[in-house]
Amino acid sequence: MKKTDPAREERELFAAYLRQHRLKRSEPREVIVDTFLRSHSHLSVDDLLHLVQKRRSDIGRTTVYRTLKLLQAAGLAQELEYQGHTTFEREYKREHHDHFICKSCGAIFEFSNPDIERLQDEIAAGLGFRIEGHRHQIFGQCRDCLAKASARAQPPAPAF
Amino acid sequence: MKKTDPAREERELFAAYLRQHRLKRSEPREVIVDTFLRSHSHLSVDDLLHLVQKRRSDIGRTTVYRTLKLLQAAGLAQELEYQGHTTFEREYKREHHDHFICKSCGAIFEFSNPDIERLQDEIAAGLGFRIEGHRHQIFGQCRDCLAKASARAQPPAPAF
DNA sequence: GTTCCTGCAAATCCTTTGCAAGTTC
DNA sequence: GAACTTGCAAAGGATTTGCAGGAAC
Repeated sequence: MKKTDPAREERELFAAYLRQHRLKRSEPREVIVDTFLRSHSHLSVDDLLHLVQKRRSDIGRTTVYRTLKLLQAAGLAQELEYQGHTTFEREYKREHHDHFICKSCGAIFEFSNPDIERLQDEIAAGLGFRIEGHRHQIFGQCRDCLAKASARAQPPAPAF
Repeated sequence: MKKTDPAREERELFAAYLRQHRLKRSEPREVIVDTFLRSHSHLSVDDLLHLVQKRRSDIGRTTVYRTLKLLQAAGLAQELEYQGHTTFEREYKREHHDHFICKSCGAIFEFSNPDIERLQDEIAAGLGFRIEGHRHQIFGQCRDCLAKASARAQPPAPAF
């Protein structure tokens, strides 16, 4: 027996978005949205296309692009760009977070910090600016890559 | 009589970078670098190309791209990307800062906040991550665009 | 003289668009 | 049946690359 589907609310929101805008549901859209919502990582368009095509090999790249736009418009997906590489992640009702990106392996870690958020708000208020979104990325070396690098620099003594 | 050139140190660093990498100085490079360093705003490749061509109309777009890459490699320029729009700004010895970007007029404001920086460092330390850079952008409406928008919503009474 | 630079045109990459055929409402 | 969607191929825009001629070392 299946547990309650964690992405159900999002699928319903997507359906509502379509209705509000007099757009139509369709099999390709449903497959793409479902695949996207099931994934828990940061997907490139290509990643998503490949996953989608495992289920329905006749769905084209164009439709993936178009559906991602809809997901963004519906507030369910968000674009993340770094060094010319673009990925998408789920957005809805996820606790707000920012990103660490490892320059070596490309891994993305999420973090969030309410103090930073509060400071942002204060600064914006001081400038008379109204915040509608933000993007906060830190790049560098992740723990694993640091460990690998130092292992290469000082290789362990051979085991004999 | 001329004041001391504020970009002199940067031009020297660029020259040093070229020497270290056995690259050659050239007139086009010098014009591009100088133009870039004199500018105090956020330039797109096109902006920079146009400025450069006012001085030497025979300098091509390709060389601007290539020289910007060198400036970045030398730590003197930094790329800033938002919604598919790419700009470059000076980087060296500028107090570290982040960006507010107005979604309406595209204006970019800079801000910096040591508390945010410190919090970042703490978070990174907790993850075992080494920070090599970061990007922090806040988007929304700037003071002027907010004012314009509310003026449109409630036009002032005609003056008679 | 060798190595590096330059501009041009061509190539590439990612994304969007025009369109004819197929779906959904 | 009208309106929306789809995939394909073509177009677009931004950036990079191959190359032959020119400049710097």
